[in-house]
Amino acid sequence: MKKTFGEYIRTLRNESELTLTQLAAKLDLDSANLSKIENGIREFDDKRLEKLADVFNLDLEKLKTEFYSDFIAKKLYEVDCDNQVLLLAEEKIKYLKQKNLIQGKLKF
Amino acid sequence: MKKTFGEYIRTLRNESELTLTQLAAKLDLDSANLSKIENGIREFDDKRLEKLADVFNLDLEKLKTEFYSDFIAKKLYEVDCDNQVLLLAEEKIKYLKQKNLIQGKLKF
DNA sequence: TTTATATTTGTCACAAATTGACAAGTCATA
DNA sequence: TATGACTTGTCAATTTGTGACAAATATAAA
Repeated sequence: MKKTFGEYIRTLRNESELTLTQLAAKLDLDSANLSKIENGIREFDDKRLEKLADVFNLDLEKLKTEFYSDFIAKKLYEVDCDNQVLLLAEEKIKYLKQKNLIQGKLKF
Repeated sequence: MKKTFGEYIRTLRNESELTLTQLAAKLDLDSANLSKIENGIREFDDKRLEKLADVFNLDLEKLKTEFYSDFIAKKLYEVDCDNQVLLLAEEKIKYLKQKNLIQGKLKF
């Protein structure tokens, strides 16, 4: 999805013809803060991902993908890094998984 | 580099035959905390990346790549997401850059 | 073993960042 | 101009991260 996560929520909300207040209530959130989330001023809290999936009947895994890719994109945009970082990250994830297989739970 | 950032620092430090106390001093850091960083218990603070590059004569851009890829890998490992997320992130970075060209500075 | 040095671990007050909440503002339209 | 929808500003409260230091544990040489 070529959108920020906030824009994505706004799209979903508009498609469902909900007002900020209505959706905010479903997500147990202040409507003013939801407005900021949609506009990229505040972050959506990942502890509400499940609720969000419920409200719009979305697959939670896909929603997580949408959410965390957004998180990463913002971070890398902010620190002005990209391609190489993503490739390396992929390798490091493998490394962490393998390490975890060997050692059990990691410290972080 | 197939290592965590902490492990990478430890390698650099050992190669230079510095003690935790010595390196910590150069980085203006408590040696106990540096120990935790090397062991992945605490995070290295990105505001010290430049200092770290100086101490070991490293290219700052490469160091940033090392650092942020680690950051991403840990995050995705923690939330148990990967491949798809990285691909999407790449697209989103492009989207953010293009959006910024059009609109000027973003809000985050 | 004792001593010295290096490293690790635990803790905690403080600082920084994030969030929830609410007031007050703008905007659009009937 | 009244109403509902949305945006913006602010701030106390919470959460999270950091610096600092004490204490425990290794490691190795005398």
